[in-house]
Amino acid sequence: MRKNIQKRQSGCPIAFGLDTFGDRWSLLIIREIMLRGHNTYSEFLAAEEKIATNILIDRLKHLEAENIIEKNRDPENRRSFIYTLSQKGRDLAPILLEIIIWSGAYDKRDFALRNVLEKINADRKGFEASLTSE
Amino acid sequence: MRKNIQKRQSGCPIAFGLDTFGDRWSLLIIREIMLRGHNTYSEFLAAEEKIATNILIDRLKHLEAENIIEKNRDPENRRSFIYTLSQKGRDLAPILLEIIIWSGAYDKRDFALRNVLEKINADRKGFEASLTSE
DNA sequence: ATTACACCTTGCAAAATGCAAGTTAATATT
DNA sequence: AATATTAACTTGCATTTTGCAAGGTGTAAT
Repeated sequence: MRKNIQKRQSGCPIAFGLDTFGDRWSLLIIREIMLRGHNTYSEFLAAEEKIATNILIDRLKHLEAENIIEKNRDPENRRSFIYTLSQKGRDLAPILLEIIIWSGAYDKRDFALRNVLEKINADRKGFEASLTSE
Repeated sequence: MRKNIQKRQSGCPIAFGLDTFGDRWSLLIIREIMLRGHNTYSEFLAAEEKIATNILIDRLKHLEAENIIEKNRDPENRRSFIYTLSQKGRDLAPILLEIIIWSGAYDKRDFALRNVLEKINADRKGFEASLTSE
């Protein structure tokens, strides 16, 4: 496991954001929860990008330590844990949406979340509210 | 130099964005150009986060290869190069702004771009237009 | 010709990531 | 009550990326 991600402490908000979720995997985990309704370790593992188990648990612990996600036992399946977004995590929605919009403009391939892009374009505020509210 | 950043090819716009600018440094270089008006190798090197020279040149080449920035000789100082954002690069502005907004909410320290955050809050569309237009 | 500046390259050490296999804890099955 | 299965991890080691320090190249000023 990584010791402790190197923080830049430059006092810049872009650097702060990158230090918090700016690695190769964190935003993909957040996407799983926010846009695909996935919320267990096994579901994250099954994501098409094939994250390694040690990296996954490391990022889940990190995001939990940063209060972006919360971990609780699944009351309906006591050997499973449910990861959910905190308000701080849900507030990342506009960042994800802007990335989707940008990629929608510049990635000419078909892609899985095209429907999400269409929903954003049709009613950004409404779609965002559906992600951001409790 | 890195051989060639490993692309995920998952067909997801979040993954596409991360493959393009989702490393520890690319968005900071874009911040230098977009928000601080810096546009030379030396200016990027002088940024407070202290990027290493090999990483800097690697990212500049990568961002140029992705058509996010353009490199040209400075007509007024022929031993210098000027890096500017392409339209594709300028279109990253909303993503940077959302990161700034999010960090503004959750980073309780004082930070350098607080003034930018205030401008965004006062007139997001106007501020964004000032970054995004030619 | 010498110096300085701006941009880069190179070699090596340190850290992060990726891969494969093994472990633990809760529940289901025989 | 033993055995198997599922879900969530852990560990060891190879590969890749990053970080650091030093050196090299092209342009221009003195």
